[in-house]
Amino acid sequence: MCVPSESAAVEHPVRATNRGTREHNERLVLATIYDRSPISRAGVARLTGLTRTSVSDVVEGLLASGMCREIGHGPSTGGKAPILIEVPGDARLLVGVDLGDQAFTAAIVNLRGSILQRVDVPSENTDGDEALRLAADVIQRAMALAGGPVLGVGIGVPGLIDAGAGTIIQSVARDWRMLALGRILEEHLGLPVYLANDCQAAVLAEHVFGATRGPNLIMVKAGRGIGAGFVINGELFLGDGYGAGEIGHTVVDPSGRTCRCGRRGCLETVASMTAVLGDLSDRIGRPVSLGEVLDRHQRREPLALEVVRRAGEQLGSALGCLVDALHVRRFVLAGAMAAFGDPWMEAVASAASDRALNALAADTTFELGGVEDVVVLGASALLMTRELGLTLHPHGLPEREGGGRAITHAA
Amino acid sequence: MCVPSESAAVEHPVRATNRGTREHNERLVLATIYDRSPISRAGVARLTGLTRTSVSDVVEGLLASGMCREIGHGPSTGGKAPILIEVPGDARLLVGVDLGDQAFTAAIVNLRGSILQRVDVPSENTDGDEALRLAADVIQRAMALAGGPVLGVGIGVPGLIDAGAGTIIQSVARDWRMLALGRILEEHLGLPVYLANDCQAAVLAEHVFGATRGPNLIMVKAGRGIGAGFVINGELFLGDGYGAGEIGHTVVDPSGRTCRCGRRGCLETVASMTAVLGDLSDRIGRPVSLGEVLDRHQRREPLALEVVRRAGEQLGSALGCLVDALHVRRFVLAGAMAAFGDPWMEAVASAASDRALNALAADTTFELGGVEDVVVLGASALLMTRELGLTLHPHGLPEREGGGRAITHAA
DNA sequence: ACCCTTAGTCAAGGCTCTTGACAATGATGC
DNA sequence: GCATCATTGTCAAGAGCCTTGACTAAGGGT
Repeated sequence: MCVPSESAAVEHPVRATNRGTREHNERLVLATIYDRSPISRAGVARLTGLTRTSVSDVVEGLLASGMCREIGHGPSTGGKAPILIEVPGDARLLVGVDLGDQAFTAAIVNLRGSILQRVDVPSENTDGDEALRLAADVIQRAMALAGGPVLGVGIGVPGLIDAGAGTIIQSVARDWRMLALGRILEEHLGLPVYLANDCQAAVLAEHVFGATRGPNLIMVKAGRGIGAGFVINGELFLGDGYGAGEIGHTVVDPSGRTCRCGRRGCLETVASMTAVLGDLSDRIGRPVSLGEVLDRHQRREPLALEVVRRAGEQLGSALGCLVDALHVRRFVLAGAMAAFGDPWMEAVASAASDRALNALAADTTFELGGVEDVVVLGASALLMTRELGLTLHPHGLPEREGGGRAITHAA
Repeated sequence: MCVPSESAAVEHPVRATNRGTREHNERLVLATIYDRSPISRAGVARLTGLTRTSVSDVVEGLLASGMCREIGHGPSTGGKAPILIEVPGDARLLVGVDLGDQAFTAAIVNLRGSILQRVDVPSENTDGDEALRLAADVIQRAMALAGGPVLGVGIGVPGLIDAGAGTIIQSVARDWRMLALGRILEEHLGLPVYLANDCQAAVLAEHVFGATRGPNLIMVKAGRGIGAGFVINGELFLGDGYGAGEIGHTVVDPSGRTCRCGRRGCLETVASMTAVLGDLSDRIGRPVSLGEVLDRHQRREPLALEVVRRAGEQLGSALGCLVDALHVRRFVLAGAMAAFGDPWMEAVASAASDRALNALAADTTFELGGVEDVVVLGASALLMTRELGLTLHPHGLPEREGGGRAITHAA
């Protein structure tokens, strides 16, 4: 393999060695091929600044490990035709896991972010050791469905997660505290296991598998709760105590409703799916289900539109300060609320703009992200970046050369 | 020299080479000696994980360039006594420049963040080319006062600054737009020149010269305007378009006063020194000066305390969302408002806590920073980190070993 | 005195990138 | 059709850098 397989080996993260140089360049070459495939050795050399000799040497190892594959010749541009190389999507399989509040999901995901298999179980009334067993069971059932080499496991969990050590510091819904889930599963499975907070994982889904390039990205995941994840300078940002992104309990209205956290007027009380359900129930005078709200909104019923719009505006107002403070161009809005689509997103964007400096607001884009699988995909992305260093649009790589080239002969 | 002297040479920032390995380790050794001096070669080897051989080799170059100095022997711990090494504070001199709204300041600063010389000129009614000449003049007058080798120039400017290219994208007070100040001064002075936004520079002053360790730090500079600077994962964070930290024009009260930016209720209209002066003037019924406000507050006059407290609370409320979103433990509050001391800081801290999630708020500390020289020192720190890679408490270095050792013989 | 420990240095060795040359191969021009 | 040129991929030699293992210097402990 081209990269070490220990998961969270923290030692001296500072000294540079020849071996470190090699590993860096192996990751660079692999990431370049992954991002720009099909591409020739010479093309990689041009993009990275490495010599053709060095690239050939690295590629030899990648071919041997199956991480790369020669797929035929490209058209000549006046000389010998290049041998095109790619990273096969199924060179390794990823296990992405979402230990969500309502369900545990484990999925087999390929290197391009496609879900190949999935296993779901409801988790709402499970906690403690029983929940731990259930999680392990879901993961193993998914792995049994993988038809190829599994690289490892990535897991997203709501709560405070020490992503470095792979430890759950606290996850309220499961009553887990200081649970070294990463270490436990690594011993159990014999594979590297990475953990992160669910929203922190989610932002990686977009950063790693997303369509556009950029070193900075903010993911806001709004469902029953609200949280965010940050990619800053191309890296997942965790904060000093792993709590970065916990925006759901910022007080936006000190005289508002009491939140499950005990305070009043948290963002979750006005902008989450729980808030939308509550608001609509109040207006109608009877409890409404998630399906009914989505349905009414889908039919553009004024009351539903109004409730959703207000929730979006509250979220947008809260995000306004982040627009100004961080000047991150790209916000992705995901989670259950994203099912409300453009009306919701536009309410968020417009309220955020109203709060932010004009020049910065004009520079900021809001996009809709996934409703369902962002955590599963993000957990896979976490595994893939940590273990292989892979990402589309690697940070620092020059922009794409002239248009892509067609493949003349498939191998 | 141990490091290249080009200022903002952006090329292929990705490929690893043997030369890059060497440069990395040179910076690592230098930073270790700077942070832990006096220290022996063997001590550096222990801290960095490098071999004694490699450290000796690197130190040889550092001694030759004058970046390090042998200062005598330390006490033996059971074997040969170590030769202690330090980075002399005046091994190189830094020129730190603050092109502020009221004054241009250029100072000669040593590697420990002490201001040795300074030149100030008022700048309030200067703009365009005249302001450019004035800036160059101030810098040259300061350099004439330096009694040693000048490493280069670091500059902090209010406005939108492309810190990579050294270009002022826009600085309203000077009517500068797309001014390549860095390039111009580099050609003029024959020295490397680094630029950053004033608040972005200020946060580096604390990060580089400050007393405590930590990869993340937020500096809030509140004076006539309000801005912030972020150090994230040990790096200055600029945002996608260099505007990170522009929190002064986030709307906190949509029905508030009209701001100089044209909107209503910006943070600056309620929490800046301008706001304090305005509030107190309104309450008293006549204009008051900065000196008078400080004086009244110093005497703990209730009206002044009340006005300052409210300003602090507004700032704190606005910072609450950052406490939650980023989970950065350390906030430093600097600028003219810091002259109000603890009453102001406590108002900020308490309001921020009221807005933030309890667990995260309890984890966050607010400190008072400098009133006057943060930009000058930060600009020096920018130069020093970019050019030499120096910082106290280098990111990733293990905690300090047992207590420091006394020097037995000075060289 | 003798032994042990630590600091600093040296020579040999291994790993990695680079240089320069070369063969293979296809486009282009005559 | 043939010569020329450009590009790709590879090879051997070389240089840079870190590491290994050994050695000298120098100080403490018994």
